[in-house]
Amino acid sequence: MEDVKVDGRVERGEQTRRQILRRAAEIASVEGLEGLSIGRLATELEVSKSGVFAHFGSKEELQLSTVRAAAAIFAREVVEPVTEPPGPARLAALLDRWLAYSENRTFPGGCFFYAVQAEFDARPGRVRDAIAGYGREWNSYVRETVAAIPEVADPDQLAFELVAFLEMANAQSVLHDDPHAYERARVAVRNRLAQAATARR
Amino acid sequence: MEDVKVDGRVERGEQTRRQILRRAAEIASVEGLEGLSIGRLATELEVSKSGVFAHFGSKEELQLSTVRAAAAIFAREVVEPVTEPPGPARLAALLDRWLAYSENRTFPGGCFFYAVQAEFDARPGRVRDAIAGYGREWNSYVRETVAAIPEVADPDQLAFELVAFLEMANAQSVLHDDPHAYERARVAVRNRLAQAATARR
DNA sequence: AAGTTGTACGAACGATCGTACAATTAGTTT
DNA sequence: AAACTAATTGTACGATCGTTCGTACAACTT
Repeated sequence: MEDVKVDGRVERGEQTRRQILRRAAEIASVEGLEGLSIGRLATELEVSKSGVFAHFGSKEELQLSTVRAAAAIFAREVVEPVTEPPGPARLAALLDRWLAYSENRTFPGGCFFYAVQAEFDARPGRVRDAIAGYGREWNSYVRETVAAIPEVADPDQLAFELVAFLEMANAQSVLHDDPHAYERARVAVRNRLAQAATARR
Repeated sequence: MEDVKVDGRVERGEQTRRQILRRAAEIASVEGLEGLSIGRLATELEVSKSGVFAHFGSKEELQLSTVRAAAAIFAREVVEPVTEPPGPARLAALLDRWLAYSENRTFPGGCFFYAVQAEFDARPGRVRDAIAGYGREWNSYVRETVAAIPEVADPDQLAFELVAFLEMANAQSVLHDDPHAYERARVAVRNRLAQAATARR
């Protein structure tokens, strides 16, 4: 009905591009966006190095595209599944989805953004800006979800603490193979939300 | 009194080595332990590449030595200054020292271990093992400091949450140049410790 | 049918990486 | 002064990095 034009060549190109970016995001979550090399990517995907390169024109553009692709996966895996109406249940579901996203190793190296954030946080450039942008987006999404709960006095503060628990769980789990890390984060979240519910201060 | 033997050559060598490792830790906190290259290190320190290399024999050994050197700086800057006797005051001082260590940019890229932990957490090898070892050491040090406070029911859980606040502050500050991050962590710590003091559950 | 477009390829580029080894310099010991 | 030792240097290596270029071929347009 809506297939206005389907150029087989472009179609095929976009598919390879998707495959490249999928794999690039996986590699980057383990080796980082610098450790991600075009040659290795080509070898693993069994395509030519120049074939990979041609899709992006520069390594920086490959890195930026990889970040965007990872953000799309994150949105699909964490944000979109949460359908609860605004309120405590929605917040709990969002945090749960995040922990599941990390625990299930949607990316083999744990949370993609935790990895690349620590890698680029002190290096100026477009890649850092893109990562920081998505970070801000995520932070404010959590904050607004928190703010929809009337009992909460300081949404910024609570969002800060909740996200801290999530990232700590990811870090502990990946570095120390600690299976208890996620449970610890869930306890921390539950406890903190209970505290927030009994409106104080 | 105790200068049994002072070989001027060895003395000089150790000094160069210290200079190399100091700079290496600075670079690694920004660019990572992989981004740290022997050639660049040599150029910045105005010594020969082979001169740097000779001190370590391999890049992996340079990375390991850098991690050890950073751990020594961390100990001197965070752990040793805390002289309070076991109890709430000691814990508060320790957390304060950590936040100051990060905020003052003892390493230009923020907390050294935050940076390299995220870089190596998913990559097996001796470097990861060393980083994980220091991470465990720090965690259990915090846990024991927490455990010295009788009101605390679950020291592991509390230590998890407190360290999460610290790392979150570091991450937010470095990536987003957010000056409020540390204050937010201090509020979180204060609030959480107050909650723990009123022995519950 | 011929002509145009887009993807993918192979080969080669200069630069930089980590590493090896022999030569050199400076300080210690005899 | 000679012999020795440890830190440092210069030169060179193979590998890999990102990048450029010309080409091959399939798919679309006319």
